Amino acid sequence: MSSASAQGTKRKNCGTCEGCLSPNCGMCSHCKDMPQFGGSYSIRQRCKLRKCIMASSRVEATLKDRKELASLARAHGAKKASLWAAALRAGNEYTTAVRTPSVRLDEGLSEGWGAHTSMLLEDTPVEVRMDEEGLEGVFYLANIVSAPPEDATQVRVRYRDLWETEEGTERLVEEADLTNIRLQPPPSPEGYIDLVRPGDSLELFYDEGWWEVLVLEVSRKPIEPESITQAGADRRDELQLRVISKIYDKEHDVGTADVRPGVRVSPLPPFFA
DNA sequence: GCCAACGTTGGC
DNA sequence: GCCAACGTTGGC
Ligand SMILES: [Zn+2]
Ligand SMILES: [Zn+2]
Repeated sequence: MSSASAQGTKRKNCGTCEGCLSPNCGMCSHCKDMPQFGGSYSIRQRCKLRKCIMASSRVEATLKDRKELASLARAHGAKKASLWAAALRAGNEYTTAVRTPSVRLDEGLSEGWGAHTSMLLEDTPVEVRMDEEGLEGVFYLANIVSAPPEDATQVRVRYRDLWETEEGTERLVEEADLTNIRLQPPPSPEGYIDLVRPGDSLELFYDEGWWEVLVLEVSRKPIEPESITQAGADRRDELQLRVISKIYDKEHDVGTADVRPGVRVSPLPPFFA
């Protein structure tokens, strides 16, 4: 004689809540335990998605289960756990949306230095490559102060993020070799980040400059629904990258906002050259 | 009798 | 404190 029967409590399912109206999801631990999903039937519990919220003896836990399943579904691109479950049963695989931009991520794609000298006008946004010891390979954003004469080897630049003084009221202006100047690259192609794999090279904006880094690890985590913004509404997960500087052996954990792919530069067409 | 799944518990 | 495991039962 169990105490369960002594208490005589077995609440009835309401029949109308989200749980009651859901099918077996087939992916929760309770479903996986069921013989129809190949389980050994040792847990013997109702599907976590199907649990009736009215009959639940532990509402908190039931809600948490639902939330976890919903979040899992979203991470796979489905709007709701039940839709994901339905798709899975139908044999369709929901996967994270994959875009296929025509981008190749090659080793060492920081090109174009000194390539577009004839296009430098007053105020043109450029990047300046450092050649001093310890900063080799770092690029800082700058603007051309005045267009260089035709036979010039140097040009005067005003850095965007470097300052004359500690207070940071006046931007640093200096002469830079034209061979260390390039036009600022175009915006990163949409979706390139989904192609990034460990071993790829990227550029990291850090300490006011761009640094070449090597990708060590790529991890994905689902975005909680409350933090999905309108702008990024099609994105259900976000990437976290572990990268290492090619110059220093320093590792960084970064989001995707601070990185960009390297740039391959084509020669100028004859008209500009 | 059969099946779904409830409440309890022991082991972690 | 949680949860896998299980004996057991309500509904059919
Ligand atoms: Zn389930
Ligand atoms: Zn219900």
